[in-house]
Amino acid sequence: MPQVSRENIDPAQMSYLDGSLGYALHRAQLAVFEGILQCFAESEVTAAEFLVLVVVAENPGINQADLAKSLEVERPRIVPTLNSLEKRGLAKRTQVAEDARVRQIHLTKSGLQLVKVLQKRARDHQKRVMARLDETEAKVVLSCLWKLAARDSPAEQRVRRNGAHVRGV
Amino acid sequence: MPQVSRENIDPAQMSYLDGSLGYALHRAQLAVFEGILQCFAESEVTAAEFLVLVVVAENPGINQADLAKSLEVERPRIVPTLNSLEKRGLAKRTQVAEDARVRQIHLTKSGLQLVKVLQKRARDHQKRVMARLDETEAKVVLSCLWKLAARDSPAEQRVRRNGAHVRGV
DNA sequence: TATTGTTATACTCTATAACTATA
DNA sequence: TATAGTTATAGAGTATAACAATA
Repeated sequence: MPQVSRENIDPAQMSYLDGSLGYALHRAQLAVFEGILQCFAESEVTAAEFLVLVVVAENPGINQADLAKSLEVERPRIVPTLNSLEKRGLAKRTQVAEDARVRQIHLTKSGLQLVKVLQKRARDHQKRVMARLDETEAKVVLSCLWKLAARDSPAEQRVRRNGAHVRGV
Repeated sequence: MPQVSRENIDPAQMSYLDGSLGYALHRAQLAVFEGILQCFAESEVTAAEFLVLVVVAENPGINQADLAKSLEVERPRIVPTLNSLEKRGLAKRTQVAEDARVRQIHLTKSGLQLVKVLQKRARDHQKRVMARLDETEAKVVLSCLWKLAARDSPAEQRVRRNGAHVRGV
């Protein structure tokens, strides 16, 4: 078997970036997101919309401030997302008697139905890409990522407390 | 020791997202990028500029098409980046006699000097965040990420061929 | 005064199409 | 006809500041 030189394949030497954690994270995220969004394509659901659907499904009646906090985005960020979900009949905002400022968010029947389908597709996709990893890698990758995500984020605190990665895929 | 309930700490239940590879990648990338860019802050270098500096440093004389290809971005993407680097005297484009269409890119003295400093800062930062991982995790995280980045990218092909991750931090 | 939801705005990142000048 | 570099443009994603209503 003839040895194929790199220069015939790659347009450039990339030895620094090949060892760069930040660049590897960037590229991995691009690839994995592209795959997930392809799974969602026919439903016309964006990443932000999926995140909101998932959190509201697990926390029915959550208000927008807590929703933003849990996803660690700014409050204005979720307004257009919620508008879009509401317009499509997937979620609804309701006023609450005790405090006229807050809106409780719930998924509709079809919102609940959709989020179940999308979660299954995302889980299946995750299983597919995780199959590229060997046993050790698959076992540690999620805990790795949450440790790197640190910044004392709620999610990392949760993983440290509960070992969420053992839930696996 | 009293058991602290999650609800007192987190604004929402996040069990699905805690097990989501895509979300973990997203959050890890945000945190790691934020850290790296803080290391670069005083130099006013963006992520895109750093990538170009690094690739040109390793591939002096590369043209813009190959540079874009190696970073897997579209050709127009690097034009403003190169303009910025050139304006600051960090890189320069030169015409080549054999083909009047192509521009060869080189770093200037101060560009070379800067990229060395930034690479050291990025490597130090990487060492710091990798210190949160245990031994096994640190050993496999880069190979994990490049496998997930797959899509038959040049970088993943390189890692598969050369095992670039053993270069470690 | 502080908080919830909202609007307006701007900045970054990225892709596409089309142009120019060469080949 | 194809390629290198460029321009113009548009669309995501995100953050900030400020506002109205309410507490």
